[in-house]
Amino acid sequence: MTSDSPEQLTLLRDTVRRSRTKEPAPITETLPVARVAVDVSLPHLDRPFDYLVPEDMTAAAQPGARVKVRFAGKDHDGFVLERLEASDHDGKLVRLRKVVSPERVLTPEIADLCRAVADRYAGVFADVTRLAVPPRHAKVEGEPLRCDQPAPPPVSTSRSEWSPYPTGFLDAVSRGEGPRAVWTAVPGADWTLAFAQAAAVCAATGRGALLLAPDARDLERLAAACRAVLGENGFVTLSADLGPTARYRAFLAAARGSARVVIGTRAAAFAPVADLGLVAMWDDGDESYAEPRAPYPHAREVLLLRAFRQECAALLGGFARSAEAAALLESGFAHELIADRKAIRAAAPSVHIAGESDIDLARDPAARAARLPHRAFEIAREGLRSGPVLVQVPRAGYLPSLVCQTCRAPSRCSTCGGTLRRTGGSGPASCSVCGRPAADHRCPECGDTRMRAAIIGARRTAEELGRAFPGVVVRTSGSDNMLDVVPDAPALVVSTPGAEPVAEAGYSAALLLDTWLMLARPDLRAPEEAVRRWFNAAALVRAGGPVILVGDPSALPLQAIVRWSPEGYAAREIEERRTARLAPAAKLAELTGPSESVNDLVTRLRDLVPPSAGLEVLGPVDVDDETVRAVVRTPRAHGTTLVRALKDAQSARTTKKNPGTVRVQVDPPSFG
DNA sequence: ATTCGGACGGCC
DNA sequence: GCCGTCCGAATT
Repeated sequence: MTSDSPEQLTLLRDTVRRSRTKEPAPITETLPVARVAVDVSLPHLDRPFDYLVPEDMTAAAQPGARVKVRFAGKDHDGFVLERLEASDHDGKLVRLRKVVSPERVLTPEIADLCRAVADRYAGVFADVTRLAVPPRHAKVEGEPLRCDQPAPPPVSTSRSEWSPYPTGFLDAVSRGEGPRAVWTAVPGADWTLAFAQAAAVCAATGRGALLLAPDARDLERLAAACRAVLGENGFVTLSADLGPTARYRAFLAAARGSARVVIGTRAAAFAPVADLGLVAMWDDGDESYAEPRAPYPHAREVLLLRAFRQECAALLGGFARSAEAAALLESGFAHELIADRKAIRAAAPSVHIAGESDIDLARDPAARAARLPHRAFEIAREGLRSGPVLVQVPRAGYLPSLVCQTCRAPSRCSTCGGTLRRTGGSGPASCSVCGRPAADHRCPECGDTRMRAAIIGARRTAEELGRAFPGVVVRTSGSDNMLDVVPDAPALVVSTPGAEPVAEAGYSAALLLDTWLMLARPDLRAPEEAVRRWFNAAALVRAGGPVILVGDPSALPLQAIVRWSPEGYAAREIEERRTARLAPAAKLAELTGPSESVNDLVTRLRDLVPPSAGLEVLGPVDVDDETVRAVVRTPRAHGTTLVRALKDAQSARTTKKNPGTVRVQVDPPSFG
C-alpha cells in the first residue's frame, strides 16, 4: 500500500474539515449569480430563478449546463440560462446544489427558441425544454469526440435537383442570406437529393443546416442522399426512434458543433445546430409533425420561429401544399418556389377520375370485388407490361362501409345512391351522403336484405387483386410492414396512404381507390389531408404515366389532382378556412378538462381579452362523463392577444389553486 | 399545553 | 406542485 502524498492529504483534510464544520464552499467572485430555468411546469412559475454559484461549480455552471437546485423545498433539475454579476431578486439567494453535467445542452439560441415556442402555444418553458433536450446519458458524454469532417464536396450544378426552379432561393442561401420559400416540387422529383444539395450550399458558406423528414422511412432516404452529397461524416441523424443512447449521442454531436448538418424527424426541430443557416421540412402537412406532448407545438412552426429569430433560410417543400404554407405566401413571410407550368406538365402523370358507379359495371367479378372500375382494371393491366403499378387503398377502419352479405356489392342508399354505413357499432345503417336511415334495404344485385361491414384494407385488396390479375406479383406496404423501395419490374404494389414505396424508375401507373372514404373522415381537414396523400402517391408515377382516381368526378379535391394544381387547391382551401373562421385564417384554441375548470378558464379569458379582439367561445360540449371541450377563437390579427390571455388565465388558475387542469391546445392539428 | 389538520402563500 | 407556516379546534 502506498502512502498518500502531502498534497492529497491537505486536500483531504480541507474537505473533511469543511464537511465536519458544515462550512460551505465560498461563492465564486466572477459572475456569482446563475439564472436558472427550473424544471417546473406551473404557468405562474414560468420564469427564471437566480442562484449563487459556489467556487467549485463556476467552471461547469456555464449557460446551457444541467443543474440541480433547491426549489420550493425540493430538488429540481434545471438549466443555467446565463451568468450574472448580481440578481434583481430582493430576497436572499440560495446556492446551486450541483452541476449535473458541464455539457452545454440548452444553448442560448435554443433557450430563446423554447421561450418563443412556449409563448406561441400558451405553454410553459419547462415543457418545451423537455421536448428540446433529450434525457442525459452520462456514458455518452465520456466518449471521444468524432473527428471533424472534411469540407463537403462541391455541389455539381449540372446534376442539381434544383435545375427546374428559379435560382433565386439557393443563390441567396449561397450568399449567406435568409430567404424563405414554399417549394412545390415537380412530380417525380427526388426531394431527398434536393434537400441534401441545399444543405451543401448552406454548409459551403460555413453555416449549419437542419433538414426534417416526416417519418423514419423518409429520414432513411434523406440520410442516403446526404451520404451521397455530403459524405458519410458530413451530417448527423437525430430521431427519437434511435433509442435513448444513440439519440443523446447525435444530440451531443450537434450541441458540440461537430455536426454542421443535422437531419431528423419532428423532435429534431429543436436540434442545437451551431450557426444555423437553413431549416427545411418536407411535406409539412404530414400529421406526424404535430407534437403530441404539451404544449403541442408543430415542427413547422418551430422551424419558422427559428428562421425568423435567427434570420436563417427556411424551406417548406412538398408535392402538395398545406393551407399553412399557402398562408405564409399570402402574408409575404415566404415566397413561392415553383417550376414553370411547362416543366410541371412535362413531369406530371396523366390523371383521370373513374366514377364509383363504374365499379358495378366492371365485367370481371374479381375486379368488382377489388372495387376496381373497368377503366382502372384496364390501366393496371396495361401498366403491368412496363413496370410496377401502385394501388393506394385507404386504411382499414377509416369508416366502416357496408356491403351485401352474400354478393358483397356495396350497399347503396335507395334515395341518393350514396354508400351506406353504420354510425355507431351495431346501430342502424344510414346513408353517408344524405344521412337517411336505410330502413328497408334490399340488394339490387341479389335481393338480400342483410349487410355486413366491408373489409377495407390493403391486405384484403391485395388478395382480391391477386385474383383479378393471376400470375402477377402483389406486394403490400402498410404502417406495420413498410416497403421502402420496389424494383423496376411488373408488380402490383398495394399500399395504404403514406406507406407508398418509391419505385426505382417510377411507377408505370397508379390507382387511387375509394377516394370518398378519405374525404368522408369526420375531420374538417380530411379533404386537405386526402389531397396531400393523392399528390404524394401520384408524384411517384413516371412522367405521363396514367393515374386513376376512383371517386366522384365532380369533387374539387379530385379535380385538383387531375389539373395537378396543389397551389390552386391550397388557395381555395385557405379561402374556405377564412369563411369558416378556422386556422390558419383564425387563431383557435381547444380547451379540454372538467366542466368547472373549463368554465372557470373561459370566464377568466373573457375578462382578460379586450372586446376589440373579437373573442368567440364555442361550446363547451361534453367529451365524456368527466370532460368537456370548448373552442375559443379570435381573428388571426389578435392571435397573440388570445394566446397571452390563455397563458395568463392559466397562471391565475394555478396561483389561486383552482381545482382541475385544463389542457390548452393552440392551433390543434385536427378539428371537427 | 399539545397535537393535528386544513388553508394559504411563496417558491431565487 | 410541494413545502412551511399559521391558526383554530379537538384532545390529554
